[in-house]
Amino acid sequence: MSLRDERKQQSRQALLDAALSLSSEGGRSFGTISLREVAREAGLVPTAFYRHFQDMDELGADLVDYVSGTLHRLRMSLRDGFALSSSKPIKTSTTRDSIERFFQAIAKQPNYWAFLVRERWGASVVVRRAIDKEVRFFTVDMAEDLHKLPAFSLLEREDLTIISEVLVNLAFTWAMTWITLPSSDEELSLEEQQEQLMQRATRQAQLLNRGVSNWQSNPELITAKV
Amino acid sequence: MSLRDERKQQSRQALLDAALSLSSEGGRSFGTISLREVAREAGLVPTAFYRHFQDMDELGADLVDYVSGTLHRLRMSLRDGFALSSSKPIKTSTTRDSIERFFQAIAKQPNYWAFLVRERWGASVVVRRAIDKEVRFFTVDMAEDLHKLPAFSLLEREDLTIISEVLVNLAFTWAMTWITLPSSDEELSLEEQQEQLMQRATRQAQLLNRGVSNWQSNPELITAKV
DNA sequence: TGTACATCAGTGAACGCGCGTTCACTGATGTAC
DNA sequence: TGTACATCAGTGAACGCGCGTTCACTGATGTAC
Repeated sequence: MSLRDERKQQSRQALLDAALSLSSEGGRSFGTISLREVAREAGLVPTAFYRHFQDMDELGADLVDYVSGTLHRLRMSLRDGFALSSSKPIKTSTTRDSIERFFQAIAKQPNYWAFLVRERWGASVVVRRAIDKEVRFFTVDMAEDLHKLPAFSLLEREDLTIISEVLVNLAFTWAMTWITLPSSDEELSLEEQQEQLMQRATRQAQLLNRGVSNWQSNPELITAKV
Repeated sequence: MSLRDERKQQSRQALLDAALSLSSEGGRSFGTISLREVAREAGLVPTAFYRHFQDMDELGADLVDYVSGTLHRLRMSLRDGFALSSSKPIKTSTTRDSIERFFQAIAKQPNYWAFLVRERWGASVVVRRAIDKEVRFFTVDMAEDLHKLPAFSLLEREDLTIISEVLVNLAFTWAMTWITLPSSDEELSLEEQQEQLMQRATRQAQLLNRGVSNWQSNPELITAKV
């Protein structure tokens, strides 16, 4: 890659980073930030923006691509962690462990998650479509991960997708709740509120887990209900 | 109420309605609509806006109040429907029934739901706070509704809140998924996609249900995991 | 009931501002010979 | 290796536009007597 190309790449990344931080900070959203703001934040003149993106929508779509990498890395990390713990002699608190690993990832890059959760139903059609696509991929990949676990291997592929969907949607809400802590009308400290959220998330995941392990034991009820 | 007050009330409502439809149509959001747009849509001059609201944030907060009524009416409708069906001699497909009732409510007033779901993590801090408050109330009320049902009456109040939280968060995602149908990259018709979504939502709810009914049967596992 | 005054929802002109986008340009980097 | 030209990321001035907000106003409705 030539010197010129390298510098262009840097500017492009600066624009993406600028858009990401602007659309997260102060609780704003991607739809409310301007092209001029992004260029300013990236240290460029507004017109230089057009050397990299046709408009804000194109930047938004590329930003989804960029940010989604984090999503997939977290999935792999959770999968590996789960495989590890389930090989332990005694079945210990794996759910709580996974939840902790999850929130650690959120705390590390809150802006990435805030962007995905906010813009999933946000103002830009292009960005929404891009996120929707990533969420679908993510859900399918997660279903495959689950399939490889002993506890889930007997379930149908379709059911695993259903379960993954629930997990992904809950995880998005957990993430955004975590990011927007501390909640104003509570007298608890930030740490206490975080711990409380983790406990609630853990119990919700366990509730699901319990549903899954009893899913096939009464198949006649399921079909009767559907 | 005097004639003058009545007319003022009408204008106020026109502004609320204008803001609601503008922030839903075309996939836009509350943060991207302008005071002048709202006034124009309501058939008023921009300056008349200030006779009713101090700024867009105040209108947004009042809009959350207004729209939340729908939320609570749906909860009561679902509660009554559930009480009715559980008194039937044979336990039939109550989950599917509730899901259908839910999506009927969404289809009736999609703008209301789109507003709540979009702005829950949207650009306006004031609106976000107001929605967060309503969601909390809603979750607690739902937990109380569940407590009165035979299947749930043995569970602790805290656990019921956890379950309600899951249901509310899933319901929000279902609602928005329904509203944004038809999904572009599917070859199915709108009706087929809607039916598919209802089936998935039903199964997700049943999965939860299954988890709940097996929640207390192994209490030692739960405490060990938490 | 009629009159004189008060209230106040809605009007219309005006302001300064940041916006997206265009255009001709500059000058460092890349390429051909 | 040195020179002459091409490329193109970034510049800076300029544009028309919709924005939020101010201000003095109008005239229908309400109130006091």
